Formats: sequence, structure tokens, C-alpha cells
Amino acid sequence: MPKQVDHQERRETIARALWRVVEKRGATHLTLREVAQEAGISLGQLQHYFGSRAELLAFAMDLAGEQSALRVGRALAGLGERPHPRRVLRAMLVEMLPLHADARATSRMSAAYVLEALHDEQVRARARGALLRGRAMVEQVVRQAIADGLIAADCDPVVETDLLLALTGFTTLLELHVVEPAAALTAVDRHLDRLFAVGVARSGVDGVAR
Amino acid sequence: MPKQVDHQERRETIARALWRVVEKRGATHLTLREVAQEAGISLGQLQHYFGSRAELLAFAMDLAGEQSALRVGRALAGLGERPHPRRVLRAMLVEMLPLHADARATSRMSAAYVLEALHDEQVRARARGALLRGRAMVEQVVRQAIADGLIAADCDPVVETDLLLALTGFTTLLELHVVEPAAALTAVDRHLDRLFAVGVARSGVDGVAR
DNA sequence: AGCGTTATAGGTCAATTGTATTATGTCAAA
DNA sequence: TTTGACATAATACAATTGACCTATAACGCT
Repeated sequence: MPKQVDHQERRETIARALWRVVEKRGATHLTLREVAQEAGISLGQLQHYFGSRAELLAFAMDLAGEQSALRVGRALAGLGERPHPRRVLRAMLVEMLPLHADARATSRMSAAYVLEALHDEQVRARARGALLRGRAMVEQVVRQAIADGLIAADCDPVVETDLLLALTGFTTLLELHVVEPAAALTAVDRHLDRLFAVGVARSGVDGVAR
Repeated sequence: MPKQVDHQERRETIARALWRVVEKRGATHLTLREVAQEAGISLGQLQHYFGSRAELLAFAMDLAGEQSALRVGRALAGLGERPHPRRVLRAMLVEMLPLHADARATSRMSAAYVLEALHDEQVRARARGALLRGRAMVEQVVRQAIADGLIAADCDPVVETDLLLALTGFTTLLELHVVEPAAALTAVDRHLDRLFAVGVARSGVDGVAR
């Protein structure tokens, strides 16, 4: 065997170069030649590790998902044993929002991923699967918190999970500097304030037709 | 003068054809030839109305923004005189989410717009401006509702506005069928339930470090 | 009727892109 | 040392794209 190279590692290096291209130049300028240049390798070498453009894209997008999950996992590990579910949910949300460089890179890849998923069944299934897995994690935390009496018992775990996931809508607002990071965190905390409000009467419909 | 043609109308027709291309084929297949074919005109004719690709894109994106604003305006008009602010906010949110064909088309254009805005200062400024205008409308409604005692007086209008805007995060969840339209509406109503909960003790920090 | 502006269609061109092919270098095993 | 699989590089190529250009038809004005 000749000069052995860790294929997986090389592929990740190239995928991260692709992220940088997407971040700096946009999805429009996402070409094999740009990625190769960003990675500091030749086009032929890139093709040696990825047989086609589609294969490279799929790999880079999956890697973005894995890295996001890894970040969330590390954040949760940093909370210690048996952390308060509120801190768990907060950590999950914070790691999903583009508040620091790593999260921003994967966030932009995810955005491009979703946009592509709308017209490609393959991509759509993968993106949906990743989101559903994330959803299941959040919902489990919510259900446990309800069982533990930390969230009002009359809360619907499905509805509350949906609301928590919807807060990823801050992504767009943050990227375009419509809201600042501090404001987004304040708003997230405000939502958690209300979610973890036990012993406070649940506000029913207030007479306004819906 | 020869066969007079309403340029503005023709440009809108072409822009809507562009929307359909984006919706059906994706941003990748967004070429002048595709748009011309979708619009049922020749490439030369398209170029007669738009001097460059960038000009066409800018027009189509601006039109998407205008149409969104128009939809919101019509929805608000349908609420009658002096509608309850809760219904106003609900209508705004519902019209921004991809819950019907029109909203879906403009929503996808907006997504592409934002993705492009991340690398183009010109586009970014326009997208940001549109979002800030929408934000100002929401915040005004929130402030008035607080002044009218419909929302708890100790609510921060800025924070509550941010939270309401973040609910556009349902867009991605809806497009990928992670949540169904009914569930999104339920969640929006749940959030409004809590926002318009006067006379209920505001839940302070519940002892969990943030 | 003649003229000039506009609408529309079609073609050309240089640049770019993904893919395929070929050539050269590298290094461990036989 | 020979061999052969792998790494790397360079080039070729067909297809596509946006921009540009030309030709013809349509129609209002004088």
C-alpha cells in the first residue's frame, strides 16, 4: 500500500472547506473548483475523494447535522448529572441558533439543505429525519418535566415541543441582525419562564374568538 | 407607438413564473431560459423586460415582499374595524407562514432571499429593511395591547415582539412536514394564550440559574 | 403611405461547470 | 527490483449559462 491517507478525515476536511465556501461566497458559487481551492487541493484530488458533486453535498450536509448533534451533546454533558430540564432545553436551543462560529456554519448549511430539500425527495427525507430526531429529544424532555411537575400538568407536550422548535426562527433574525444575540437569549429565557411556570393558573381562552 | 404593453404587469408575470420555477425546480435550476419557458415567452423577450439576471432576481424578490405585505393587509382588513390585537397578531403570523399556495410561494422566495442576503450587502440591506418594517408593525400592536391592558403590563414589548417574530420558525417545520398546519396553528394560539394572559401572576424566575 | 419605436424571436459567444480521462508520483509487498 | 494499488495533478470535453446582437413583425403618429 502507498502513502496511506485517512479517507474519512480527508473527506471531512473537504466538507468543511465547502462550508466555508457556502459561508463566504454563497450557494451560488458552490462549485467543485471553489471547494478544491478553499481546501487547498486540486480539482482532481477532490474528485478522488468524492465521485460526484451530489456525493460531496450529501456528505457535507450530513456532517453538518452530525456536528450540530455533537455540539448539543457536549453542551448537555457540560450541565452535569441530572440537570434541570429547563437548562437542558435552553442548551439545546442555544446550540441550534447561530450564536457562534461553529453553529453559524452548520446553521447556514442547514438552511441551504432545507431549501434544496423542498424539491428533492432524497434530501427531503434526510432533512426531515434529522428534524424528527431532534424533535423527539425535545419532546421527551418536555414530557419528563411535566411528569416531574416542573411544567404545568395541563400543558400539551406536543404543542409545547412545537413552540420550542419554532424558536429556531431566531436563526433568520440573528443572521440578518434584526435581533441581537443578547435579545434572542432574553426572549428564549422569557419563553422558558412561562413554560416552567408551575403553580400559576393556566390562562384559558380569554374570550377572543380564534 | 406600437403594440403597447404594460411593462409593470409583464414584469410581474415573469416574476411569478420565476417563483414557480423556484418552487418546482429549486434555486439551482433558476436560469433565464427556465423562467422564460415557464412564462411561455422567449429568452429574448425576457431580456427585453429585464436587462440582467440580477435585475430580474431583485424584482422578483421585492415583489414577493410586497405581496406578503399585501396579504397581511387584506387579512387585517378582513378583521373589521378596531379588531382585537390578538386577532391582529394571529392574522399577521398566519399570513407569514406557508399555509396556503400564495404564502408558500412568497415564503420560499424569502428563504432564497435570506440565503442570498448572507453574502451580498445589497440584498442583505433590503431583506433586513423588510424585516425591520414588519417588526415595527408587530411591536406597535404589542405596545398598544399593553397600554390597553390586554397584555400584562410587566411584559417587555421588545422581548414579546421578538418571540412573536421567532414563531416564523414554523416555516421550516411546515415545509418539511415535521409539524402539520393544524399543529402550527394550535401552537400559535397557545403562545397567544399566554401572551394575552392578564390578571394572571407573571411567573418570575423559578429558581433555576440561567 | 411612410416612418420610427417597440415587441418578439432566434442565434452567437465567451465563460463556467461537472465529469471523464490521462499522466505522474509514491510507497509497501512480493 | 519489480509490481500494482493509491495519491495527486493536469487537461479535455460536452453541456449549460448569461449576455449580447440581429432580424422581423406590429402598430401609432405624421
